[in-house]
Amino acid sequence: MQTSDLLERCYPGNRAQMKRTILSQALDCFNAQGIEATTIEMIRVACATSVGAIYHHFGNKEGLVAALFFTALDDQASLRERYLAQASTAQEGVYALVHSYVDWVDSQPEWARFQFHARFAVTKGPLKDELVARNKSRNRQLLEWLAAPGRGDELQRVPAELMPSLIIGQAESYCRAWLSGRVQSSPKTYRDVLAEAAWRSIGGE
Amino acid sequence: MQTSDLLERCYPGNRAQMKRTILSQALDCFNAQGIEATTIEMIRVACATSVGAIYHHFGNKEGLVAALFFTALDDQASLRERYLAQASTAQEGVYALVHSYVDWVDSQPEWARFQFHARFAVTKGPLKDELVARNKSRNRQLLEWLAAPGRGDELQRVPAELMPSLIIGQAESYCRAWLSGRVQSSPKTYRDVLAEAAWRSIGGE
DNA sequence: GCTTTAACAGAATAATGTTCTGTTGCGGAA
DNA sequence: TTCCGCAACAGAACATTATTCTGTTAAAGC
Repeated sequence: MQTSDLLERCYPGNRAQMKRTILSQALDCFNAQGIEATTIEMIRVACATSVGAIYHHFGNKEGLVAALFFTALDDQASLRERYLAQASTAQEGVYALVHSYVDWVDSQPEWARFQFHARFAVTKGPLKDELVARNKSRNRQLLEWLAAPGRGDELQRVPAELMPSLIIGQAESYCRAWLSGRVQSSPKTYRDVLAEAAWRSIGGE
Repeated sequence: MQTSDLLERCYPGNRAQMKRTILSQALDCFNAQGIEATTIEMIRVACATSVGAIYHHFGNKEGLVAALFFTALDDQASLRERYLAQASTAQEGVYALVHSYVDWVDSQPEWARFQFHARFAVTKGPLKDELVARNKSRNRQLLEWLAAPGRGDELQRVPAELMPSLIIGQAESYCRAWLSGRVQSSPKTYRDVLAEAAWRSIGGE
């Protein structure tokens, strides 16, 4: 799946063509120069449009960042749910979480890179409430899934608030290192190593 | 150790008093409002000084951010080295890394919070080279330490470029969650759980 | 005591984000 | 089809904020 497909799915129709163009070009600019360093003027030139168009669609620079961020979050979540639907045991669930995370970063590196950079900007912005709500919802879902009857009886010893970090912390760290060029191999290379490490760390088997 | 002590150690002397004040107040502003949202004017008011003084000491806003960031990095590294000096076996080394990380975040939460927020700003800035150099140096040191004769013979199976993420990824993730208020308990509460999880995940024992 | 230079002040300037007024053209209702 | 309403866009005007520049003060070195 490419960036254009992702945008076409989230913002469909002919009338939203410029909106998609702006999102796409802004993503490139933000990743190339950093969010703070890219000016509205740069994005305007890259899209061959006007500042009015940009502000019409997104309100302000922060709104543009937020739109990109939540688009990435949604796409990532949809892949996670697809993977999780296939899993039945607790171990398969943990593997699904790690695998979906790693595979998404590998397939959408530009979106993933931006997601890392934009998280803190969104945390301080007016949509911070929506972000914490999504995080809590995701964690709650995850814990409920693992606590379902027949699953997870073997991992009651690890505190619930620690669980999400234990499962995806390592994968997240390696993906960050890869996206910033500190390591060579794509995280997908290590998807099973990372999944096994996560499973061992929470005391599985 | 408090913030003021940390600054006194890094920027000593009477002549640097205003410099320390600026750093301290800027840290508070950046954490309260976010880096992009805090203006030079806010910092100037908080310090009861002039913009000239701020630009004299730090060149520009980005320089101020970088100074804070590297100060935090140095302090964190010094604690890590102290912990690591006490360790002899590979397991003790892994524990030292996790413990030093967790304990530093617990003792300097404001600096840790800022470090997370500022990393990407520095990554794109003119000091990015120094940052990647430090990261590489740190990882190399770490891998050499673990590969030293008598240590780490049992964990040759995990790829070297994966090792740092496997060791501190989970602790980092939980610290981030704590600093952003997503979880209640201080990471110090789980310092041993996190160290054991890291050790298990790399296949120790 | 004199010189040099870092520390500071604050007005002036430049860069950049945002608003505002207007124009165009598509899409649906009569 | 024709007309109306509104979303899509353009670009000048405006506001905010980062940065520079010139001048002043006071501490350190000789």
